[in-house]
Amino acid sequence: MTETTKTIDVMPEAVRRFILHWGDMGQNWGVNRSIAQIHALLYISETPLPADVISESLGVARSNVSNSLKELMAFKIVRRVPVAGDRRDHFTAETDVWELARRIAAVRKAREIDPALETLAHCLSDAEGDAGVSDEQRRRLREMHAFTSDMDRWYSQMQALPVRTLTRLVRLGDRIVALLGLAKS
Amino acid sequence: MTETTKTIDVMPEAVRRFILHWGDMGQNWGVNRSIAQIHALLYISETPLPADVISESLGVARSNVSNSLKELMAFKIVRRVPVAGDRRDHFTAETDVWELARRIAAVRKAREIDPALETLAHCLSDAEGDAGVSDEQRRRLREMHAFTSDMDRWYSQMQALPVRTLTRLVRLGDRIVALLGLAKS
DNA sequence: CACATATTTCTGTTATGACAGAAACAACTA
DNA sequence: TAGTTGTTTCTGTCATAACAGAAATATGTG
Repeated sequence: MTETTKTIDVMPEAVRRFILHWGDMGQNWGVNRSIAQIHALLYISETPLPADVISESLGVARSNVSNSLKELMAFKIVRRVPVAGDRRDHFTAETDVWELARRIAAVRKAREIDPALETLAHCLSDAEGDAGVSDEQRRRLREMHAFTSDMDRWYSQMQALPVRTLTRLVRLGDRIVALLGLAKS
Repeated sequence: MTETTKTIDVMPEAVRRFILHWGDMGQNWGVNRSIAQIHALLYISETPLPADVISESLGVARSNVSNSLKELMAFKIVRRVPVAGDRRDHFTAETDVWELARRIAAVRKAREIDPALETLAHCLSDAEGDAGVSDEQRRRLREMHAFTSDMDRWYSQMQALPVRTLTRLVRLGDRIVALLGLAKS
């Protein structure tokens, strides 16, 4: 490929803007611009793309693309696919947004909730045997631990539901409360 | 206060460890150590503390404490309280963990979902009028927008429920599916 | 095996965020 | 008003993360 055909240049303005904005939004989500842009490009692309095309399209270094793809694959929202007649690996993104969200949630839980739960369990067991800790302080540690444990279980269970069910639950929104008769009592 | 009575030193080991670990865990949550430690200290402290005591207790600069408290107050999980006979502002943390989670979720929604929704709506309206965007691409943008919109609504509605109800919903976990008869169909 | 091509790891640079300490700015009291 | 105490803003330093480009390492193919 001698002449650099920048994919992003031949894309319609609306798509180009999507990729750029998605990259910016990544900041709010704790992912860096490169990763977010690459994900956006693969999400909107109708065909799998090889790493060097991604690199040229977005103007990021080849090595950066490699590392970013690795991370996206760790999130399980991008996967490697073979393309007939091309030795290069091609990559494609998950296009089901609910599945996407679930995968991201799984990683978030692993990063944010699991370590917290472990740490709190440890603090708690220390506190139980420590006369220097007041009853109120012990109570607070216990509450924090119980809450984290609740969230841990809830995430796991929601995670395990089929996307179809999850969609319905979310779409029900607060009507769920009336349906369950939880409002009173 | 000539002699530096470091609060954290007179605290039992279990409590000290909680504060330190909470500070580390903050990294996973996207908050810096100072803020997380200060929050932990206030959460576990049975009495409101003034800024300089916090500063000495944790060994962080007074200015840092000031800024961190400002941010914690922006999250609405720490508040200023007056203490009789002391001119200094004292600070105390929300001790209801569910309320705490709700406040944090509100800020997260404002930072992560609201801007995304706005951006996607914009991209979408661009795409609708752009013949260069394929039907499939338009569909993907629409799906992403619809999903974000669903999450936006869901967050808002859950946010508005009383803590009591929220607790029950979470504790129900996936049993909710059976209760609603959502499993089949 | 030689040679091409694809991918990952390494290294140095740059940009960003966290933070301390100083300075500026209240608000109160004698 | 001068002095005291508490709070915020400013400035410079340091640590970390993002990133490009080069080097090293596969994985082919003739």
